[in-house]
Amino acid sequence: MVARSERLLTLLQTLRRYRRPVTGTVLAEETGVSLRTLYRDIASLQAQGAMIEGEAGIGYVLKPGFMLPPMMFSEEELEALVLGSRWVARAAEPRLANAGADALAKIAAVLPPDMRDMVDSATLFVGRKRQDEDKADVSAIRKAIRLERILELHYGDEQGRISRRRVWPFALGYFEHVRIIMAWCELRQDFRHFRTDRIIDMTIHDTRYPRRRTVLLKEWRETQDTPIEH
Amino acid sequence: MVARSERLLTLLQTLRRYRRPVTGTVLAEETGVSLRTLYRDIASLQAQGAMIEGEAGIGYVLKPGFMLPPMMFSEEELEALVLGSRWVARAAEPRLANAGADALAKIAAVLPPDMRDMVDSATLFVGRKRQDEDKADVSAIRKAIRLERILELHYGDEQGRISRRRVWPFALGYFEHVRIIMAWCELRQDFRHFRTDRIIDMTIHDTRYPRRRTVLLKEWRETQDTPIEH
DNA sequence: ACGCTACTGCCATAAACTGTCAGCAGGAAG
DNA sequence: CTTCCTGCTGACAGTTTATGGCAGTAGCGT
Repeated sequence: MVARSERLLTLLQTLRRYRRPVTGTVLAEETGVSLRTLYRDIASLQAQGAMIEGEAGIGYVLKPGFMLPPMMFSEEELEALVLGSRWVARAAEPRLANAGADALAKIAAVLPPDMRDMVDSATLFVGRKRQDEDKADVSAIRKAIRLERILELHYGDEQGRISRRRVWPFALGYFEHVRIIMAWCELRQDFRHFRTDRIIDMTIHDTRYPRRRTVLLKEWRETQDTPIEH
Repeated sequence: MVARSERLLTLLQTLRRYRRPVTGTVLAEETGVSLRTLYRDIASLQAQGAMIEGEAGIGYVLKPGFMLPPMMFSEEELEALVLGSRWVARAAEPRLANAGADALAKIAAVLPPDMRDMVDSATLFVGRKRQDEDKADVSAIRKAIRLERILELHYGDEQGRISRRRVWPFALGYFEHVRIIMAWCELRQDFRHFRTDRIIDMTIHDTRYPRRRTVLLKEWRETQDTPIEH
Protein backbone atom coordinates (compact mmCIF):
# COMPACT_ATOMS: atom_id res chain seq x y z
CA MET A 1 0.00 0.00 0.00
CA VAL A 2 1.35 3.39 -0.94
CA ALA A 3 1.30 6.28 1.48
CA ARG A 4 -1.30 8.92 1.01
CA SER A 5 1.20 11.64 0.11
CA GLU A 6 2.72 9.51 -2.62
CA ARG A 7 -0.69 8.70 -3.96
CA LEU A 8 -1.48 12.39 -4.30
CA LEU A 9 1.66 12.92 -6.35
CA THR A 10 0.73 9.96 -8.52
CA LEU A 11 -2.68 11.47 -9.00
CA LEU A 12 -1.15 14.75 -10.12
CA GLN A 13 1.11 13.00 -12.57
CA THR A 14 -1.77 10.96 -13.96
CA LEU A 15 -3.83 14.08 -14.32
CA ARG A 16 -1.01 15.77 -16.18
CA ARG A 17 -0.66 12.88 -18.60
CA TYR A 18 -4.09 13.50 -20.00
CA ARG A 19 -4.60 16.70 -21.91
CA ARG A 20 -8.39 16.56 -22.06
CA PRO A 21 -10.76 16.25 -19.10
CA VAL A 22 -10.68 12.96 -17.22
CA THR A 23 -13.57 11.55 -15.23
CA GLY A 24 -13.13 10.79 -11.59
CA THR A 25 -13.94 7.12 -12.23
CA VAL A 26 -10.91 6.75 -14.51
CA LEU A 27 -8.64 8.53 -12.06
CA ALA A 28 -9.91 6.35 -9.23
CA GLU A 29 -9.07 3.19 -11.19
CA GLU A 30 -5.62 4.43 -12.20
CA THR A 31 -4.65 5.37 -8.68
CA GLY A 32 -6.20 2.19 -7.31
CA VAL A 33 -8.64 3.85 -4.99
CA SER A 34 -12.40 4.16 -4.63
CA LEU A 35 -14.31 6.98 -6.24
CA ARG A 36 -15.23 8.41 -2.88
CA THR A 37 -11.62 8.57 -1.79
CA LEU A 38 -10.62 10.09 -5.10
CA TYR A 39 -12.95 13.02 -4.49
CA ARG A 40 -11.32 13.49 -1.12
CA ASP A 41 -7.86 13.32 -2.69
CA ILE A 42 -8.79 15.94 -5.25
CA ALA A 43 -10.03 18.14 -2.43
CA SER A 44 -6.73 17.66 -0.60
CA LEU A 45 -4.72 18.66 -3.65
CA GLN A 46 -6.86 21.71 -4.23
CA ALA A 47 -6.40 22.68 -0.60
CA GLN A 48 -2.66 22.50 -1.14
CA GLY A 49 -2.86 24.88 -4.07
CA ALA A 50 -3.09 22.58 -7.08
CA MET A 51 -5.14 24.17 -9.80
CA ILE A 52 -7.47 21.30 -10.60
CA GLU A 53 -10.78 22.17 -12.14
CA GLY A 54 -13.73 19.83 -12.03
CA GLU A 55 -16.93 20.30 -13.94
CA ALA A 56 -20.01 18.18 -13.62
CA GLY A 57 -20.64 16.17 -16.76
CA ILE A 58 -17.10 16.83 -18.01
CA GLY A 59 -14.35 15.66 -15.69
CA TYR A 60 -11.14 17.01 -14.19
CA VAL A 61 -8.46 19.09 -15.87
CA LEU A 62 -5.18 20.22 -14.39
CA LYS A 63 -4.29 23.72 -15.41
CA PRO A 64 -0.88 23.66 -17.07
CA GLY A 65 1.83 23.98 -14.50
CA PHE A 66 3.55 21.81 -12.04
CA MET A 67 3.53 21.10 -8.36
CA LEU A 68 6.94 20.79 -6.82
CA PRO A 69 7.05 18.29 -3.98
CA PRO A 70 8.55 19.44 -0.70
CA MET A 71 12.19 20.16 -1.37
CA MET A 72 15.17 21.02 0.74
CA PHE A 73 17.30 23.89 -0.47
CA SER A 74 20.50 25.06 1.14
CA GLU A 75 20.74 28.71 2.03
CA GLU A 76 22.90 29.38 -1.01
CA GLU A 77 20.66 27.47 -3.38
CA LEU A 78 17.75 29.52 -2.16
CA GLU A 79 19.77 32.66 -2.65
CA ALA A 80 20.55 31.56 -6.20
CA LEU A 81 16.87 30.97 -6.91
CA VAL A 82 15.94 34.36 -5.52
CA LEU A 83 18.71 36.19 -7.35
CA GLY A 84 17.87 34.41 -10.58
CA SER A 85 14.19 35.21 -10.30
CA ARG A 86 14.97 38.84 -9.65
CA TRP A 87 17.16 38.93 -12.73
CA VAL A 88 14.39 37.39 -14.81
CA ALA A 89 11.89 39.83 -13.38
CA ARG A 90 14.05 42.65 -14.64
CA ALA A 91 15.74 41.42 -17.78
CA ALA A 92 13.35 39.03 -19.48
CA GLU A 93 10.46 39.90 -21.73
CA PRO A 94 7.49 41.33 -19.86
CA ARG A 95 5.46 38.17 -19.71
CA LEU A 96 8.27 36.00 -18.42
CA ALA A 97 9.37 38.82 -16.15
CA ASN A 98 5.98 38.82 -14.50
CA ALA A 99 6.20 35.07 -14.09
CA GLY A 100 9.57 35.55 -12.40
CA ALA A 101 8.12 38.07 -9.99
CA ASP A 102 5.20 35.76 -9.24
CA ALA A 103 7.49 32.82 -8.57
CA LEU A 104 9.56 35.02 -6.29
CA ALA A 105 6.47 36.09 -4.38
CA LYS A 106 5.35 32.50 -3.93
CA ILE A 107 8.71 31.50 -2.53
CA ALA A 108 8.92 34.55 -0.31
CA ALA A 109 5.48 33.80 1.11
CA VAL A 110 6.63 30.51 2.58
CA LEU A 111 10.05 31.65 3.73
CA PRO A 112 10.60 32.04 7.46
CA PRO A 113 10.91 35.69 8.54
CA ASP A 114 14.65 35.54 9.08
CA MET A 115 15.17 34.48 5.49
CA ARG A 116 12.57 36.64 3.88
CA ASP A 117 14.78 39.71 3.68
CA MET A 118 16.88 37.75 1.23
CA VAL A 119 14.23 38.72 -1.27
CA ASP A 120 14.52 42.42 -0.67
CA SER A 121 16.23 44.94 -2.84
CA ALA A 122 19.83 44.67 -1.70
CA THR A 123 20.72 43.49 -5.16
CA LEU A 124 20.89 45.79 -8.11
CA PHE A 125 20.97 44.84 -11.72
CA VAL A 126 22.74 47.58 -13.47
CA GLY A 127 22.29 48.89 -16.94
CA ARG A 128 19.36 50.46 -18.65
CA LYS A 129 16.17 48.64 -18.16
CA ARG A 130 15.11 47.01 -21.37
CA GLN A 131 12.62 49.27 -23.06
CA ASP A 132 12.37 47.77 -26.52
CA GLU A 133 8.99 46.19 -26.55
CA ASP A 134 8.84 42.89 -28.33
CA LYS A 135 6.04 42.63 -30.79
CA ALA A 136 6.54 38.88 -30.78
CA ASP A 137 5.55 36.55 -27.99
CA VAL A 138 8.91 35.37 -26.73
CA SER A 139 7.31 32.64 -24.65
CA ALA A 140 5.82 31.24 -27.83
CA ILE A 141 9.24 31.35 -29.46
CA ARG A 142 10.72 29.40 -26.58
CA LYS A 143 8.01 26.81 -26.97
CA ALA A 144 8.64 26.62 -30.72
CA ILE A 145 12.30 25.96 -29.96
CA ARG A 146 11.47 23.22 -27.51
CA LEU A 147 9.12 21.55 -29.96
CA GLU A 148 11.42 22.11 -32.96
CA ARG A 149 8.73 23.89 -34.91
CA ILE A 150 9.16 25.83 -38.11
CA LEU A 151 8.82 29.56 -37.58
CA GLU A 152 7.60 31.93 -40.26
CA LEU A 153 8.97 35.40 -39.68
CA HIS A 154 7.94 38.77 -40.92
CA TYR A 155 11.15 40.55 -40.09
CA GLY A 156 12.68 43.99 -40.51
CA ASP A 157 16.47 44.08 -40.49
CA GLU A 158 18.77 46.90 -39.36
CA GLN A 159 18.42 48.69 -42.70
CA GLY A 160 14.68 48.57 -42.40
CA ARG A 161 14.29 46.06 -45.20
CA ILE A 162 11.35 43.82 -44.57
CA SER A 163 11.50 40.18 -45.45
CA ARG A 164 9.40 37.09 -44.91
CA ARG A 165 11.11 33.79 -44.33
CA ARG A 166 10.82 30.37 -42.78
CA VAL A 167 13.43 29.52 -40.18
CA TRP A 168 14.29 26.65 -37.85
CA PRO A 169 14.85 28.16 -34.40
CA PHE A 170 17.14 26.20 -32.09
CA ALA A 171 18.21 28.62 -29.39
CA LEU A 172 17.42 31.93 -27.76
CA GLY A 173 20.24 34.25 -26.75
CA TYR A 174 19.84 36.69 -23.89
CA PHE A 175 21.94 39.74 -24.51
CA GLU A 176 21.92 42.70 -22.24
CA HIS A 177 18.97 44.46 -23.77
CA VAL A 178 17.73 42.29 -26.59
CA ARG A 179 16.90 38.68 -27.17
CA ILE A 180 18.10 36.98 -30.31
CA ILE A 181 16.78 33.90 -32.01
CA MET A 182 19.41 31.59 -33.41
CA ALA A 183 17.97 29.78 -36.38
CA TRP A 184 18.65 28.07 -39.66
CA CYS A 185 17.20 30.19 -42.44
CA GLU A 186 15.55 28.29 -45.29
CA LEU A 187 15.86 31.35 -47.54
CA ARG A 188 19.62 31.81 -47.13
CA GLN A 189 20.42 28.18 -46.41
CA ASP A 190 22.59 29.31 -43.56
CA PHE A 191 22.47 30.29 -39.89
CA ARG A 192 20.90 33.64 -39.18
CA HIS A 193 20.15 35.64 -36.05
CA PHE A 194 16.94 37.54 -35.48
CA ARG A 195 16.33 40.15 -32.83
CA THR A 196 12.99 39.52 -31.19
CA ASP A 197 12.18 43.23 -31.13
CA ARG A 198 12.50 43.44 -34.91
CA ILE A 199 9.95 40.71 -35.54
CA ILE A 200 6.91 42.33 -37.11
CA ASP A 201 4.80 39.24 -37.15
CA MET A 202 5.28 35.52 -36.87
CA THR A 203 3.53 32.20 -37.26
CA ILE A 204 4.48 28.97 -35.60
CA HIS A 205 3.85 26.03 -37.87
CA ASP A 206 2.58 22.71 -36.61
CA THR A 207 5.21 20.81 -38.53
CA ARG A 208 8.58 19.98 -37.06
CA TYR A 209 11.65 21.00 -38.92
CA PRO A 210 13.60 18.04 -40.25
CA ARG A 211 16.69 18.25 -38.05
CA ARG A 212 17.40 17.99 -34.35
CA ARG A 213 17.69 21.19 -32.39
CA THR A 214 20.77 20.01 -30.51
CA VAL A 215 22.55 19.15 -33.76
CA LEU A 216 21.85 22.59 -35.19
CA LEU A 217 23.16 24.18 -32.02
CA LYS A 218 26.33 22.11 -32.20
CA GLU A 219 26.94 23.01 -35.84
CA TRP A 220 26.22 26.65 -35.17
CA ARG A 221 28.77 26.68 -32.37
CA GLU A 222 31.42 25.37 -34.72
CA THR A 223 30.84 28.26 -37.11
CA GLN A 224 31.45 30.84 -34.40
CA ASP A 225 34.85 32.42 -33.92
CA THR A 226 34.44 32.91 -30.23
CA PRO A 227 32.73 29.94 -28.63
CA ILE A 228 29.76 30.89 -26.53
CA GLU A 229 29.04 28.81 -23.51
CA HIS A 230 25.53 27.73 -22.97
CA MET B 1 -5.48 18.20 17.21
CA VAL B 2 -3.19 19.28 14.42
CA ALA B 3 -2.70 17.20 11.34
CA ARG B 4 0.47 15.27 11.01
CA SER B 5 1.76 17.24 8.04
CA GLU B 6 1.35 20.53 9.90
CA ARG B 7 3.15 19.11 12.88
CA LEU B 8 6.10 18.19 10.68
CA LEU B 9 6.33 21.75 9.42
CA THR B 10 6.13 23.02 13.00
CA LEU B 11 8.93 20.65 13.91
CA LEU B 12 11.10 22.00 11.09
CA GLN B 13 10.47 25.57 12.16
CA THR B 14 11.22 24.77 15.79
CA LEU B 15 14.40 23.04 14.75
CA ARG B 16 15.43 26.06 12.71
CA ARG B 17 14.85 28.41 15.63
CA TYR B 18 17.59 26.78 17.64
CA ARG B 19 21.10 27.23 16.35
CA ARG B 20 22.72 24.65 18.59
CA PRO B 21 21.77 20.98 18.92
CA VAL B 22 18.42 20.29 20.55
CA THR B 23 17.52 17.10 22.33
CA GLY B 24 14.59 15.04 21.20
CA THR B 25 12.90 15.51 24.56
CA VAL B 26 12.73 19.27 24.10
CA LEU B 27 11.43 18.96 20.55
CA ALA B 28 8.82 16.46 21.72
CA GLU B 29 7.56 18.89 24.35
CA GLU B 30 7.49 21.85 21.98
CA THR B 31 5.55 19.98 19.35
CA GLY B 32 3.29 18.44 21.97
CA VAL B 33 4.01 14.86 21.17
CA SER B 34 5.65 11.87 22.81
CA LEU B 35 9.34 11.18 22.43
CA ARG B 36 8.65 8.01 20.49
CA THR B 37 6.50 9.84 17.98
CA LEU B 38 9.08 12.55 17.67
CA TYR B 39 11.65 10.02 16.56
CA ARG B 40 9.19 8.82 13.97
CA ASP B 41 8.54 12.40 12.84
CA ILE B 42 12.24 13.05 12.45
CA ALA B 43 12.50 9.91 10.36
CA SER B 44 9.63 11.11 8.17
CA LEU B 45 11.28 14.46 7.57
CA GLN B 46 14.59 12.83 6.75
CA ALA B 47 12.81 10.53 4.31
CA GLN B 48 11.42 13.63 2.61
CA GLY B 49 14.88 15.07 2.17
CA ALA B 50 15.30 17.30 5.20
CA MET B 51 18.92 17.41 6.28
CA ILE B 52 18.50 16.75 9.98
CA GLU B 53 21.46 15.32 11.80
CA GLY B 54 21.12 13.48 15.06
CA GLU B 55 23.99 12.45 17.25
CA ALA B 56 23.71 10.34 20.36
CA GLY B 57 24.55 12.33 23.47
CA ILE B 58 24.20 15.63 21.58
CA GLY B 59 20.84 16.21 19.97
CA TYR B 60 19.47 17.26 16.61
CA VAL B 61 20.69 19.98 14.29
CA LEU B 62 19.10 21.13 11.07
CA LYS B 63 21.67 21.94 8.43
CA PRO B 64 21.20 25.55 7.35
CA GLY B 65 18.71 25.80 4.57
CA PHE B 66 15.04 25.58 4.09
CA MET B 67 12.45 23.09 3.07
CA LEU B 68 9.89 24.46 0.67
CA PRO B 69 6.45 22.95 1.12
CA PRO B 70 4.76 21.54 -1.96
CA MET B 71 4.12 24.46 -4.26
CA MET B 72 2.26 24.92 -7.49
CA PHE B 73 4.05 26.82 -10.22
CA SER B 74 2.63 27.74 -13.57
CA GLU B 75 4.55 26.69 -16.62
CA GLU B 76 5.89 30.20 -17.07
CA GLU B 77 6.85 30.61 -13.44
CA LEU B 78 8.79 27.39 -13.68
CA GLU B 79 10.43 28.65 -16.84
CA ALA B 80 11.39 31.83 -15.04
CA LEU B 81 12.94 29.85 -12.19
CA VAL B 82 14.89 27.69 -14.61
CA LEU B 83 16.06 30.61 -16.71
CA GLY B 84 17.06 32.55 -13.62
CA SER B 85 18.99 29.66 -12.17
CA ARG B 86 20.82 29.18 -15.43
CA TRP B 87 21.76 32.83 -15.45
CA VAL B 88 23.04 32.61 -11.89
CA ALA B 89 24.97 29.47 -12.74
CA ARG B 90 26.76 31.40 -15.45
CA ALA B 91 27.03 34.98 -14.23
CA ALA B 92 27.35 34.87 -10.46
CA GLU B 93 30.45 34.27 -8.44
CA PRO B 94 31.62 30.64 -8.50
CA ARG B 95 30.15 29.64 -5.18
CA LEU B 96 26.72 31.06 -5.85
CA ALA B 97 26.93 29.80 -9.42
CA ASN B 98 27.39 26.28 -8.14
CA ALA B 99 24.44 26.74 -5.84
CA GLY B 100 22.38 27.84 -8.84
CA ALA B 101 23.36 24.75 -10.77
CA ASP B 102 22.53 22.56 -7.79
CA ALA B 103 19.12 24.15 -7.36
CA LEU B 104 18.48 23.66 -11.04
CA ALA B 105 19.42 20.00 -10.81
CA LYS B 106 17.11 19.48 -7.85
CA ILE B 107 14.19 21.02 -9.70
CA ALA B 108 14.95 19.12 -12.89
CA ALA B 109 15.04 15.86 -10.96
CA VAL B 110 11.41 16.16 -9.94
CA LEU B 111 10.11 17.56 -13.22
CA PRO B 112 8.02 15.26 -15.40
CA PRO B 113 9.83 14.16 -18.56
CA ASP B 114 7.88 16.42 -20.88
CA MET B 115 8.95 19.46 -18.92
CA ARG B 116 12.49 18.43 -18.21
CA ASP B 117 13.83 19.62 -21.55
CA MET B 118 13.02 23.12 -20.38
CA VAL B 119 16.24 22.84 -18.44
CA ASP B 120 18.37 22.04 -21.46
CA SER B 121 20.64 24.38 -23.31
CA ALA B 122 18.25 26.14 -25.68
CA THR B 123 19.06 29.36 -23.90
CA LEU B 124 22.31 31.15 -24.38
CA PHE B 125 23.75 33.85 -22.23
CA VAL B 126 25.94 35.83 -24.47
CA GLY B 127 29.06 37.70 -23.64
CA ARG B 128 32.37 36.62 -22.26
CA LYS B 129 32.16 34.34 -19.33
CA ARG B 130 33.29 36.10 -16.24
CA GLN B 131 36.89 35.17 -15.57
CA ASP B 132 37.95 37.65 -12.92
CA GLU B 133 38.27 35.58 -9.82
CA ASP B 134 37.04 37.24 -6.70
CA LYS B 135 39.43 37.03 -3.84
CA ALA B 136 36.59 37.99 -1.54
CA ASP B 137 33.74 35.75 -0.51
CA VAL B 138 30.79 37.44 -2.19
CA SER B 139 28.33 35.32 -0.23
CA ALA B 140 29.81 36.72 2.95
CA ILE B 141 29.41 40.22 1.55
CA ARG B 142 25.76 39.57 0.82
CA LYS B 143 25.28 38.36 4.36
CA ALA B 144 27.05 41.46 5.69
CA ILE B 145 24.64 43.61 3.70
CA ARG B 146 21.64 41.75 5.06
CA LEU B 147 22.86 42.11 8.62
CA GLU B 148 24.06 45.70 8.14
CA ARG B 149 27.54 44.91 9.32
CA ILE B 150 30.57 47.13 9.06
CA LEU B 151 33.02 45.88 6.46
CA GLU B 152 36.72 46.52 6.68
CA LEU B 153 38.27 46.48 3.23
CA HIS B 154 41.81 46.08 2.05
CA TYR B 155 41.25 47.44 -1.44
CA GLY B 156 43.27 48.18 -4.54
CA ASP B 157 41.77 50.83 -6.85
CA GLU B 158 42.16 51.18 -10.61
CA GLN B 159 45.49 52.96 -10.24
CA GLY B 160 46.78 50.15 -8.09
CA ARG B 161 46.76 52.26 -4.94
CA ILE B 162 46.06 50.15 -1.93
CA SER B 163 43.93 51.47 0.88
CA ARG B 164 42.32 50.14 3.99
CA ARG B 165 38.94 51.49 5.02
CA ARG B 166 35.77 50.77 6.92
CA VAL B 167 32.59 50.92 4.90
CA TRP B 168 28.87 50.39 5.38
CA PRO B 169 27.70 48.11 2.56
CA PHE B 170 24.05 48.42 1.60
CA ALA B 171 23.72 46.87 -1.85
CA LEU B 172 25.43 44.64 -4.35
CA GLY B 173 25.32 45.50 -8.04
CA TYR B 174 25.54 42.82 -10.70
CA PHE B 175 27.18 44.22 -13.77
CA GLU B 176 27.94 42.10 -16.76
CA HIS B 177 31.30 40.84 -15.61
CA VAL B 178 31.92 42.31 -12.21
CA ARG B 179 30.07 42.74 -8.98
CA ILE B 180 30.18 46.04 -7.18
CA ILE B 181 29.55 46.83 -3.56
CA MET B 182 27.63 50.02 -2.91
CA ALA B 183 28.70 51.40 0.44
CA TRP B 184 29.12 54.43 2.61
CA CYS B 185 32.82 55.01 3.15
CA GLU B 186 33.80 56.16 6.64
CA LEU B 187 37.14 57.43 5.29
CA ARG B 188 35.67 59.69 2.60
CA GLN B 189 32.39 60.36 4.35
CA ASP B 190 30.61 59.71 1.08
CA PHE B 191 29.22 56.90 -1.06
CA ARG B 192 31.83 54.76 -2.75
CA HIS B 193 31.73 51.72 -5.02
CA PHE B 194 34.06 48.77 -4.70
CA ARG B 195 34.60 46.05 -7.26
CA THR B 196 34.60 42.70 -5.55
CA ASP B 197 37.50 41.47 -7.68
CA ARG B 198 39.70 44.28 -6.40
CA ILE B 199 39.22 43.41 -2.77
CA ILE B 200 42.51 42.13 -1.45
CA ASP B 201 41.26 41.20 1.96
CA MET B 202 38.27 41.94 4.13
CA THR B 203 36.89 41.56 7.59
CA ILE B 204 33.25 41.59 8.58
CA HIS B 205 32.77 43.22 11.95
CA ASP B 206 30.23 41.98 14.46
CA THR B 207 28.92 45.48 15.02
CA ARG B 208 26.09 46.94 13.00
CA TYR B 209 26.62 50.21 11.27
CA PRO B 210 24.51 52.99 12.74
CA ARG B 211 22.10 53.57 9.85
CA ARG B 212 19.47 51.51 8.08
CA ARG B 213 20.45 49.81 4.87
CA THR B 214 17.27 50.84 3.09
CA VAL B 215 17.81 54.49 4.00
CA LEU B 216 21.34 54.44 2.65
CA LEU B 217 20.08 52.87 -0.55
CA LYS B 218 17.45 55.54 -0.91
CA GLU B 219 19.92 58.36 -0.36
CA TRP B 220 22.38 56.79 -2.74
CA ARG B 221 19.73 56.59 -5.45
CA GLU B 222 19.06 60.29 -5.10
CA THR B 223 22.71 61.08 -5.77
CA GLN B 224 22.66 59.16 -9.03
CA ASP B 225 22.11 60.93 -12.33
CA THR B 226 20.45 57.97 -13.97
CA PRO B 227 18.16 56.18 -11.55
CA ILE B 228 18.81 52.48 -11.36
CA GLU B 229 15.87 50.26 -10.73
CA HIS B 230 16.23 47.59 -8.18
C1' DA C 1 -36.26 14.71 -19.92
C1' DC C 2 -32.26 11.91 -19.66
C1' DG C 3 -27.58 10.41 -18.93
C1' DC C 4 -23.25 11.58 -17.20
C1' DT C 5 -20.55 13.56 -13.74
C1' DA C 6 -18.94 16.40 -9.76
C1' DC C 7 -19.72 16.75 -5.05
C1' DT C 8 -21.36 15.95 -0.04
C1' DG C 9 -22.98 13.52 4.22
C1' DC C 10 -23.22 9.29 6.81
C1' DC C 11 -21.41 5.12 8.84
C1' DA C 12 -19.06 0.69 9.59
C1' DT C 13 -14.60 -1.13 8.77
C1' DA C 14 -9.72 -1.10 7.83
C1' DA C 15 -5.50 1.11 8.24
C1' DA C 16 -2.39 4.25 10.24
C1' DC C 17 -0.87 6.82 14.03
C1' DT C 18 0.35 7.35 18.83
C1' DG C 19 2.00 6.52 23.55
C1' DT C 20 4.15 3.46 26.87
C1' DC C 21 7.65 0.26 27.79
C1' DA C 22 11.80 -2.07 26.94
C1' DG C 23 16.32 -2.51 25.17
C1' DC C 24 20.63 -1.48 22.34
C1' DA C 25 24.37 1.74 20.70
C1' DG C 26 27.35 5.64 20.70
C1' DG C 27 29.43 9.93 22.53
C1' DA C 28 30.86 12.76 26.79
C1' DA C 29 32.65 13.18 31.27
C1' DG C 30 34.58 11.55 35.47
C1' DC D 1 36.06 1.63 32.74
C1' DT D 2 31.90 3.25 34.44
C1' DT D 3 28.11 6.29 34.32
C1' DC D 4 25.00 9.39 32.22
C1' DC D 5 22.75 11.34 28.42
C1' DT D 6 20.97 10.71 24.10
C1' DG D 7 19.63 8.71 19.54
C1' DC D 8 17.34 4.84 17.71
C1' DT D 9 14.43 0.48 17.11
C1' DG D 10 10.98 -3.01 18.18
C1' DA D 11 6.51 -4.57 20.27
C1' DC D 12 1.86 -3.85 21.66
C1' DA D 13 -2.56 -1.74 22.91
C1' DG D 14 -5.49 2.34 22.49
C1' DT D 15 -6.86 5.99 19.61
C1' DT D 16 -7.38 8.50 15.53
C1' DT D 17 -7.74 8.76 10.78
C1' DA D 18 -8.53 7.12 6.18
C1' DT D 19 -11.25 4.42 3.31
C1' DG D 20 -15.16 2.36 0.79
C1' DG D 21 -20.00 1.82 0.03
C1' DC D 22 -24.36 4.01 -0.13
C1' DA D 23 -27.61 7.61 -0.77
C1' DG D 24 -28.69 12.00 -2.32
C1' DT D 25 -28.09 16.82 -4.62
C1' DA D 26 -26.66 19.70 -8.38
C1' DG D 27 -24.61 21.13 -12.78
C1' DC D 28 -23.65 20.27 -17.81
C1' DG D 29 -24.65 18.52 -22.45
C1' DT D 30 -27.73 16.15 -25.62
